Amino acid sequence: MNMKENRTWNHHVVKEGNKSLVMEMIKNESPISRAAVASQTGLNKGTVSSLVADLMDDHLIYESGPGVSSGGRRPVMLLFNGSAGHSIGIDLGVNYLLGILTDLEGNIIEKKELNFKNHSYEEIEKKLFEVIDLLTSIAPPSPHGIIGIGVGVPGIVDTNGSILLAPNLNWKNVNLKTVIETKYRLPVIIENEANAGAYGEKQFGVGQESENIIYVSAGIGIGVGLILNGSLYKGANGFSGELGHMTIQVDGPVCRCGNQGCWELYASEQALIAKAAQLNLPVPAKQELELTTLISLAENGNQEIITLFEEVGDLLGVGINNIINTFNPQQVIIGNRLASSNRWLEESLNKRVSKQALWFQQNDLQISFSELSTLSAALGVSAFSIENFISVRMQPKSFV
Amino acid sequence: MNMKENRTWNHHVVKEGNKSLVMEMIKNESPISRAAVASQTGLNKGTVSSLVADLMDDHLIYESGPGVSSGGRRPVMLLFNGSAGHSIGIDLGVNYLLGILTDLEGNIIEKKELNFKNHSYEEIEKKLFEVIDLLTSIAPPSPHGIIGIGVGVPGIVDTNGSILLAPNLNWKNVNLKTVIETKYRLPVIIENEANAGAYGEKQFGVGQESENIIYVSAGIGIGVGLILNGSLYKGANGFSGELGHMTIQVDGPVCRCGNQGCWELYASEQALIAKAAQLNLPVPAKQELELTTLISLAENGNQEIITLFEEVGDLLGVGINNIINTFNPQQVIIGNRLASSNRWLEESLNKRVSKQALWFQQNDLQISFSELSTLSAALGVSAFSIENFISVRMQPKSFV
DNA sequence: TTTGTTAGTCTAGTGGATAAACAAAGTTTT
DNA sequence: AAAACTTTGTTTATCCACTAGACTAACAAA
Repeated sequence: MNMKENRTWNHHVVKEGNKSLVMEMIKNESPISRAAVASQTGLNKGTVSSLVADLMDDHLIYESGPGVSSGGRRPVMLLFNGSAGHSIGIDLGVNYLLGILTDLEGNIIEKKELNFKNHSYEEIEKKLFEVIDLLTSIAPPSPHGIIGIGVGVPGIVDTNGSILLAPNLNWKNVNLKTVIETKYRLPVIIENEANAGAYGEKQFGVGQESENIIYVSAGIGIGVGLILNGSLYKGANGFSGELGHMTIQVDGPVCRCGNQGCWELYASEQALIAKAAQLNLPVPAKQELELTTLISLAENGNQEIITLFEEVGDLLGVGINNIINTFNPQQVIIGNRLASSNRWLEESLNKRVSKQALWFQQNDLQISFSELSTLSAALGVSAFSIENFISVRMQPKSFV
Repeated sequence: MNMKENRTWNHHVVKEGNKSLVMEMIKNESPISRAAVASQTGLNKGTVSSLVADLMDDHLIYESGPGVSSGGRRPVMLLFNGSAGHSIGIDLGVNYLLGILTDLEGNIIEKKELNFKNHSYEEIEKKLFEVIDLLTSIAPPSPHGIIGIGVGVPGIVDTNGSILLAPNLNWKNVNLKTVIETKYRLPVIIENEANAGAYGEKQFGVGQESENIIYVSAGIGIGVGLILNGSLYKGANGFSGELGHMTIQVDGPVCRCGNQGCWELYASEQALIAKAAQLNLPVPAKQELELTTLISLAENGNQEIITLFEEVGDLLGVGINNIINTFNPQQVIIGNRLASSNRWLEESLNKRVSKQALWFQQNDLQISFSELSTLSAALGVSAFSIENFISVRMQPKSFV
């Protein structure tokens, strides 16, 4: 909520804001007493008591036993009720589908993964429904049930949640949001995979402490999710973060996007495989060259391949330098499939950055590889639903 | 104001928010009646009346005569009182100092410009004080007097307003904010010149309709100011927008920043002059090669120079493509000294963008050259002070 | 005139925050 | 063990800003 919105300010807004404040405090600092919430937020004790009662009515929090006294009456500790509902998050990849069921704290209750190749939209939709049905049926009973479904997709999603373009899936103008909403009658969020990953890292991963995070999703291509001032930046139409197509070599080779010298031609899985294809590798003739193949070769100490990884790490660094100069972030997180090769990428990447990024940008700057690995996007979309669910619950009842 | 801030919500906040809303409405839609403000904001008529009374007490608005009736009682029209106070904005360049005195609507009352070369900090400080003294003495009497002083500088400014580094001025760690505040006892804002320019364009220039604006300040070097979701994005420490040092050619020449192939080596005034120096130009031997020289040559139809400008326009386009892919902005504005050469830059720039930027990014995208020309930075810092002044005035009296 | 419409003020009522008193349940001191 | 002190959490009275709607003012059209 922002003062520049043309929304009027009244008692409802005040209550909504304070309820959020209390909720946030309990979620982050739990277990915590009413008195501590009051003193830390600056709210009056009575106000906190009343808001806490509301939240308990709504099953979003609960009282655990008494805590330890600090010289007076023992406090009643409050905890966030992560099991008040569950959320479904789906990472729809180019050749896989990963679905998770999480509680409201992002704990994964169930995980279901499928692989496929060159499927039509209809086939993928069918698989998607199957996974959603499965996860729904597994969800433990809870006061709010399934609170929403989120899907991360490898493509361009506009601000209405419509998939404008997913080149690697061969999709155009697919309104998946409406399809799922109609079938399941639940709030649905469709989001670009990089944006989802960024949010996942911010909520549950290595980015929890930072307000300005750039998440580099390095897979077949490169997509980037931007967390600026604590919230996701999507641009005027939702198309921000297409940094895979940032020029890093003006006279470089032509990309399928029409541009020349795009970053992802140099520093993605695609780039790695293209380079490897030109080597004379000890790979069974008919086997397709894949990232996993290269990784196992590198693990076996194949120096040629290791050098290849290092080159890619260096060129990842070039783009990350540009990102640093652009955003002055606290944190850059490299995620998606290439993140698993961090041990060969990290050194050359860091060397490039420390050598060439502007010195003042390097203070307080953290460059990390994702630890959620392949789960960040699914966790991210799940988190969007959770965030949305909770924010609706903060409104006074007459509004809901 | 943001819900995530740990500020509690109470009556004061509500009033502050609604007062802002009413103020904004009157500023933007003036002349406007109380009734119209009420219906457009959704606030109750009584509330509007009371807030308007507050604003009038504070001289921020005033009643003009009655407006035209629409079939009933004639409305009393309200107007923003631009003359309630004045603001000083200074654009401190590498070899010039431009000071303006504006009213609260950004109308320029007085303008004072000085040129110098290779001055020491002390000399510049002296000139700065002279200009401030002059502008202060000229300011017409008003209820609030001079409401603040803003200075735009060609360098890195941290979030405290301290100038960390201004390479072309040869400054390091200069706390100009404290210096001016101590001398004048007024609110002082120090801001990077590109950020200031961006804000100037947003408030008074071609960017007034957009919420996501990227302002490219192309002078000796290139700096970029980012307006995202309606407000200036400064990054974790205030160092965002250093896009002049974005790599656009991995194996390009080494920049003084240590990096290779920086954008500003290809598409700035510096680049233009360096290229021109290699030509055999009809310029008096001892005369230094400057942008103005090149412009007059181009004006006289020197084809070599015109081609040079076109090349620079093309390379500006390369970086702007990267910007578009990164931010998905509604508007990209090219400002500062190179903006005045738009007639030779524009065509090649637009050609590069329309040919190579992703197609979906090009809908609703506007690329413009600044019309405020050299004034945008000074107007921008002036606007920062005004914004700040007004936002303080929105708070209930006990808070001020 | 009369009737209807719009502008702006005034009054009563409402929701939610605050301050301060109070009750409950401890610990510490004597 | 009694008394005194601390801390937690609830309750009550008060305050503040918004809303609804009555009311007054000022105009146009019939």
